[in-house]
Amino acid sequence: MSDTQSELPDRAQLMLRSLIDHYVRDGQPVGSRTLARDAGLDLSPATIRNVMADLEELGFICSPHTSAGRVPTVQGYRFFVDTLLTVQPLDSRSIEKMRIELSLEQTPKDLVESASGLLSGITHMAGVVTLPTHEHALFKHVEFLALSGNRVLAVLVTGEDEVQNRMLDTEKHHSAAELQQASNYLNTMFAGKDLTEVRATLLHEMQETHSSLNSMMLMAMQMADQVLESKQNDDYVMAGQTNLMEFEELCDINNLRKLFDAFNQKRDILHLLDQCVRSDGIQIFIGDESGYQMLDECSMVTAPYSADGEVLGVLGVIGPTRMAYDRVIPIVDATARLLGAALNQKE
Amino acid sequence: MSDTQSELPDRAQLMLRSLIDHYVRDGQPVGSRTLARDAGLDLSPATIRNVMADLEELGFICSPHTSAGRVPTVQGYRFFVDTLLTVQPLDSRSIEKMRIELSLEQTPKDLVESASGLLSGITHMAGVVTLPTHEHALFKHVEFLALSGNRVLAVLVTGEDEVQNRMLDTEKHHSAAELQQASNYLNTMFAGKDLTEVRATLLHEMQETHSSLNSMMLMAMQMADQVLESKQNDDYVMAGQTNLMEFEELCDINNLRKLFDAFNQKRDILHLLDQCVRSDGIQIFIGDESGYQMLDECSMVTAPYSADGEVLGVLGVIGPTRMAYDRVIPIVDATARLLGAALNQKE
DNA sequence: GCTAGCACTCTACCGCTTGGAGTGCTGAAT
DNA sequence: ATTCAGCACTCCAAGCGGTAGAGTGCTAGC
Repeated sequence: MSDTQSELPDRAQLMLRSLIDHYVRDGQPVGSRTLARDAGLDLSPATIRNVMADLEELGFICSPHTSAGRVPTVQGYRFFVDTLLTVQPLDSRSIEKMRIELSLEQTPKDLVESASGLLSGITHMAGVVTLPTHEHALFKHVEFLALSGNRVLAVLVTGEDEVQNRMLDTEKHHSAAELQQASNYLNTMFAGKDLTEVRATLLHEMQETHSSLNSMMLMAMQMADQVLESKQNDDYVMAGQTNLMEFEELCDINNLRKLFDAFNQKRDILHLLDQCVRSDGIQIFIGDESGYQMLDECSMVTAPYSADGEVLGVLGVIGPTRMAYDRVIPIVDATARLLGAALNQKE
Repeated sequence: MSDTQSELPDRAQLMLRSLIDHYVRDGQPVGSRTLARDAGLDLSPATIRNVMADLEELGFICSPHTSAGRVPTVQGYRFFVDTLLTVQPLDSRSIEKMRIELSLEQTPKDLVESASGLLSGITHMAGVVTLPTHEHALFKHVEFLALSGNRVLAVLVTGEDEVQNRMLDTEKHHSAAELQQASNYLNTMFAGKDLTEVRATLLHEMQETHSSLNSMMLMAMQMADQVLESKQNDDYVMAGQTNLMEFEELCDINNLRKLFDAFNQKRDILHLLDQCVRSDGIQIFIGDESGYQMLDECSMVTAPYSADGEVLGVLGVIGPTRMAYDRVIPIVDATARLLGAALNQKE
């Protein structure tokens, strides 16, 4: 009342924060008595109750039944996360530990696995990391091998010694010599160039000088194009799924089934993660904000990770809505930075 | 009593079978009344009870508490499976359906995934299929590519156009020409040979003529050897894990967690599957027979699959101990045959 | 050897009570 | 105007007793 109508009084904010703290800690609805004792404000339970009634009217908290304490709603968490949260930065000891852990890994794939392991290990929830996109990797080398029939194996090596195999069905059979010639052409022409650039050039050339090129070169381009158009950011690594079974609020068998099905399917989770790659910085979905039913009881905290200024992927943590956001956010943030740095170093 | 002491009277056998039938169907302990009604024997519940007491003494059944019906024990299932079971062969319509489903897949990997999908789909339990070993594949082609530093990428193509990549750390840097020479040597020397044979020859040569070979050839061999020694049968594809959540007897959260952790870890499950690859034919682990705690409440029905007379891997079904073995066994058997046939065809 | 009958046991379920936790409201004190 | 003590009220969780039902083991008679 001392404030304008639109702003929540300090007292109420403090109480909301304290309530969420409590609820996150022990999962029980929080009553006025508890809050009066621990919120720091020197008020009687009765007064607390009045303020709680206000908070309830605003939709930030609710009680599961008449004579239970209060529980934060999704909007409550949202307000908390958006305006009340003070993240305590991770202590440098833990960060150093994580850095060392990551520094042991060699390939990007190993790094990603290690990172998701770290996320789940530290938070005791599920960690997820998308594989880094190759979009801005450098073209290094391509090799074509003749297989049986009209099939050709293309092996593409990119800047960081990432290797991709790809099976191609071509219209006619190509001899080893033809294929050698094709790869030579591509290798001399594009070595060291950016992959997207390579692809654009190829497409452009194919349209411009379509007829003037001999068929082998055309084929080489088609094959290279096929290699390049290949999936990116279409897979992730997950760790600690079973940690989620420890939370009673998720332990409903129906819920668990939907959740684990989604993890296996990957499609929906990927779609969600994809949204996070665009917005830079930490992104948080609380409860049904994600729009996916299987995550209704869950929250997800994500951050994109990048090396060399380019966003390569997203990582994050999936856990129950009742999650220590203030603890998880810096962990996710730090992991994203460290993974980015580690990927940078390996180049 | 009309039989020798060691043999179970027909009547008792019939009853055990009927009891298991019932219990598998509806998961409730079976009482003497039910059995009297449905076992086909024209006996009163009282008589049934006497026989049940015998069966209990033999350890084939037990009751969860004084006034509940009886439930089969592990030994009960074991006896049932070993001596009472009559599998009804799968009708040809379903088999044809499965064959068609499998015929759509191209690569061995896709086939294996499809097969595990079929297993889980038909049985409503979890299906598992190990990736086919390459042990007896034919050496077709090997290619070495120089990466940064002393690292070399080896690409091995085997008989069925299976491709394997392998990163090698060598002692010194090798030029593209050197590598080309090495691969040429190996390709002309071994093309079309059996991989194990290739490996044996290589090892032998390396010991015999160690010093007389120039270092490049030695390196070529080392690299080839590294490629060849690579893992085999060390991975599997699983489908329908979440189906297991539908069985109340597995739904204990602790149990589920152990189970899913094991599925993720893969190590223990692989070890178990490995035992099944040796014994030919259907293999069944009931309850704690597996020796792994997480499978105490589960059974596993497996069969090796083979093409061209060579065993390539194992597939199977994991479900609750209370499982319709007579239905599952022919399904696993048929799937193994079909997968073998499909792999054969793709060569 | 089979079975009807009986006493017994155990569980699952229902309704009841009780204690505790927490609420909302009111009226007095500051 | 706030704050707060007090009070009546609500609701859940847990415990308790009683009952119905299912199933057993045993015994005695056919």
